[in-house]
Amino acid sequence: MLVNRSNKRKQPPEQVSELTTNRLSVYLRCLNELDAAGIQTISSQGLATQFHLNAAQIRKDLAYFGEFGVRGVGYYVKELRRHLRKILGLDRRLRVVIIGAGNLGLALADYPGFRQEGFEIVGLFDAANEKIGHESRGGVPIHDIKALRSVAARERLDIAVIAVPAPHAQPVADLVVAAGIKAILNFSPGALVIPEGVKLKSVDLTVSLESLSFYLAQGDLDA
Amino acid sequence: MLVNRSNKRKQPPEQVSELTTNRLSVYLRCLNELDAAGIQTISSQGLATQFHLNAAQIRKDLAYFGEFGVRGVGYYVKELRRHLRKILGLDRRLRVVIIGAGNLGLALADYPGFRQEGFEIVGLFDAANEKIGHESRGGVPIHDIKALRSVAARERLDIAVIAVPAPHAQPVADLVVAAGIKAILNFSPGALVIPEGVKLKSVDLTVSLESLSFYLAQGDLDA
DNA sequence: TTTTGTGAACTAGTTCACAGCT
DNA sequence: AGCTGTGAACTAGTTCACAAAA
Repeated sequence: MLVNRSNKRKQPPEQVSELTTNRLSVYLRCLNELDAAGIQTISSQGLATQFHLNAAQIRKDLAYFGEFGVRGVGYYVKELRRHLRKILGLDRRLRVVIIGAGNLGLALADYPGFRQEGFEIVGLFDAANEKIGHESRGGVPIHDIKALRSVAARERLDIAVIAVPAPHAQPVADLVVAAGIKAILNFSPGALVIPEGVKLKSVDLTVSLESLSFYLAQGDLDA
Repeated sequence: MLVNRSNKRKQPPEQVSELTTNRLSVYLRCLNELDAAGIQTISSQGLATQFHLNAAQIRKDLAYFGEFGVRGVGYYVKELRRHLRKILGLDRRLRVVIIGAGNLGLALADYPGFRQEGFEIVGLFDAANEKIGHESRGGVPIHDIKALRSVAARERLDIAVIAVPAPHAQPVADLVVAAGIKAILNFSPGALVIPEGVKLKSVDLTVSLESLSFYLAQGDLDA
C-alpha cells in the first residue's frame, strides 16, 4: 500500500461481494460486544478465536476499505467500530417501511434488533381496510398501501421490507420501486424481478427449512 | 454415465453444497407452479428463462442425483417434482418445533408457507409462565421449554426453529441439541456453537438489513 | 516480538461448449 | 432437430505464508 494513507477509505470499492458485506455486519456486532465488555484493542486472531471466524479473512475484508489496524497491536475496538458503522452506512438513521401487516410484518415491525441497530421503522403498509389506521403492539402505525408513494415523496424511505403473501409480492415490489425506494428485504417466497439500481435481498423461509430437510434426509441414508 | 442406470439415485452425495440444496428447493417450487399450470414437460432452458435461472446449472444440480431428464425432450414435470421431493426428504411429514413464543415465534408458528410445503408445526416452547398453556392464533400450543426434552423423547421432532432474544439463543440451542434434534433454523442474531452432526442454518435479520444499508451507502458515494 | 496487509496458492462454484442420446 | 449430461474453462472466494511495520 503506497498511495493510500492510513485510515482513509480506498477508492470506491468497485464490487464488494454480498458475502463480504454480511461479514462486515458480523464484525460490527463482535466489536459492539467487545466494546461493551470494555475491551480496547483486539487482533484479527483474537476476533477469530473468540467468534469462530478466520483471521486472514477478517484482515482481508477490513484491508479492502482502509488500513485500520496497527501492526504488532491489532485494531482499536472503538475506532474500528466507528469505521465499520461508516462503511455500512449506519452513521445515519435508516428509515424502514414494512409492507404487509400480517403476523410476520407485525412481528418484524416490533423486532427489537432493528431499532437497536439504528434502523427506524417508519410504518407498516397494508391493503386491508380493517387494518389501516391501527398500529402494531409496539406502536408502528399501519397505513394504506396506496399511500406509499405519497409518503415516499414526502419523507425519505431507505428500505422496504416485503412481508406479504406470495401472489402479492411482485406487484408490491413494483409499487416499492415506483416509490423510489432503492433497497428491498423480501420475505415472500419466490423470485422478484427488480430493475437495475435497486438492491434486493431475500429471506426464503421455505428454502431454509427444505435445505435442513435435505440434510436430515441424507443423514438418514448413512445411518 | 455408465454404471448408474437412469432414474436411480447416485452413490450417497459425499458433500452437497448449501447453495445447491437451496437451489433444489427453488427448482421444486418452480415445478410445483408448472404442475399447477398443467405443464407436463420442461427443458432446463425453459426453466431457466421462465424463472431467471441458469440452464447449465439446473442440469448440473439435477444430474448430480440421477439422470432425470430425457434428451431431446427435457424433464417430465411430475416425475422430476417427485424426485426432488424425495431428495429433499419431503416425502415424509417433517415435525417442527418453535422455541420462543414472542412476536416472531408466534408469526412463524402460523406461517402458512410451512404447512403448505408439508412441515408440521408441532408446538411452541417458551419459558414465560403466562404464555405456557395458551396457543398461537392459528392454534399451535405453547409448552414449557422445560418439557422439550420429554416431548422429544416421546415423539419424533425433526427441526427446531429458534426465535428467542439473543442472550438466550445459545442455552436454548444447547437444550435443543440435548433433546436430540438434528436440525436448527436460527433467527437469533449472532453465532451458535453446535456439535458435529447437527445442522444449523441461520437467518440473521440485522445482517440482512445492514448489508442493504451498505449498498445504499455505496450508491450515495457515486451519486 | 507481535500482528498487519497482501500476493500467491488453493478451493469452491459457475458457465461454456459439445459429444451423445432420443 | 432438440436437449441432456458432463468434462473443461473460467470466475469467485478463501486460506496460506511472509515481508514490512510498529
